[in-house]
Amino acid sequence: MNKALAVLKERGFFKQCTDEDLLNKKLDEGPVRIYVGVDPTGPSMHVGHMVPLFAMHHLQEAGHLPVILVGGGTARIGDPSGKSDMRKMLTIDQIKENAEKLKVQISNFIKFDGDKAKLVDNADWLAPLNYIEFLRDIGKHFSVNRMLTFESYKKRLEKGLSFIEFNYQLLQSYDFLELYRRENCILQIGGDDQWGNIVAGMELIRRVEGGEAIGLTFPLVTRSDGKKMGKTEKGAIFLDPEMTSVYEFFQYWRNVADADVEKFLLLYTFLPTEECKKLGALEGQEINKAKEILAYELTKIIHGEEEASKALEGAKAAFSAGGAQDKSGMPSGEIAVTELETGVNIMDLYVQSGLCSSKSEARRLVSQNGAAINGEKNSDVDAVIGLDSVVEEDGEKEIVLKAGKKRFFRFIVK
RNA sequence: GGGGAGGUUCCCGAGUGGUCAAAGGGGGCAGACUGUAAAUCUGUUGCUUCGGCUUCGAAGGUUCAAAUCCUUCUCUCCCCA
Repeated sequence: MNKALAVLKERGFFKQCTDEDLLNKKLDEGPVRIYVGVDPTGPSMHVGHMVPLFAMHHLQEAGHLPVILVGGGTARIGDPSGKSDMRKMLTIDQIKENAEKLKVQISNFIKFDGDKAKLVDNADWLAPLNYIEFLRDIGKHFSVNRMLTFESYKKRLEKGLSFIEFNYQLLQSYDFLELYRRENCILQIGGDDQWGNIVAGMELIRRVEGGEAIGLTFPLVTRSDGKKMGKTEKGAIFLDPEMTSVYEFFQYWRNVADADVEKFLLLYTFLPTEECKKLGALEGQEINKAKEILAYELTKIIHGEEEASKALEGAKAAFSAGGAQDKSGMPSGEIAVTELETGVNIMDLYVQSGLCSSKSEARRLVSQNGAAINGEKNSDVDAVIGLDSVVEEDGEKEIVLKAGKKRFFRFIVK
């Protein structure tokens, strides 16, 4: 088996392929241009979008040539695959802005120096399309009967599917065709929800150009507890540090279920396969090491080594009982000395820190014994926090709030 | 265009004049147990200056009193054209 393909399989990136033998052959023959699409429907990718990019990373390592398509055109429509509701329509400006941000994030996975990889925007060819011509040249190759048999459309038929979304498949197929023509892309990869779209693209290439293209999909990543990947109560975990703080990002991975550790190490880090397996096999208390490594490695990829170390140290400082560690990675904010001189009610302090979003919530937290100031539980809702609660460490005056077991906030006294 | 069914708190979903800040479940949060795990058990789950205040698609109206009744609007789904 081709080495690159073997790596993908080993690491859990293989779900199905339209023609595995052909893929093997092509990958062996030399660098293959590979297409993967990312839609700029949000200002940041979230962790659910990472799989195809990690796969692409491994393929690039093996010498192949990624073509990353930012769907500036298709984002204007919305892909119904796997969605139960119609997507919000975005303005063109929003899409452009999103696309710019995505490009930065993509470069964490893919090296763009030289001509090792390409970034293209399908708005370049989709926007100027002429409707009549498109229908004549492309639309004629699609059978509505056939499209309706696709699982993704079938599901939506029960809920309602707008015509605009129904066309998504044609556009994505056309993208594949364009990239086949322009860049000689013969392989498209994507999540398994893209299977139908990918296959449709291949067929279009065959019909229009007589060309032979291949599709490869990855399993949709699930968590062992059945929850959605990368979703928390507060929403998705984003790659943009403005939207999900590095510390929070780190903690998400630090807290994955035991059963997911190995899978995630393989999918979401660049560590060698054997090492991932070794770490994933750890048991009991020991597996926490593996989780720490997972969190650190992935944070490093997305946010850089420095930020990853900070998050790691911040977490250690928060969770390990003793010793003065570097707390700079912990979420923090400032508080004025004057405020403390007067004294601040404990609930107000929690609201101010952002650990609680309302006073009622803070009241609940405190009265349920979930609040701790500098490590000491405090369940008195009338408690007033003043200067006597300030502790000094490493020359910095601070108050560390804790909410529940895992959430911390550090007030730096100014 | 015609007809029908609907829109309830984070989600699902009960509620058809006062006892409704609204059953039940899910999810969340907190506590116990632990390994910053899972499972389990317990409590809690609109906001609040703790006087009250705002919520049941939107706006009006009836009533001492409305999520519940009336009017208009709006959105969603289904059937027919």
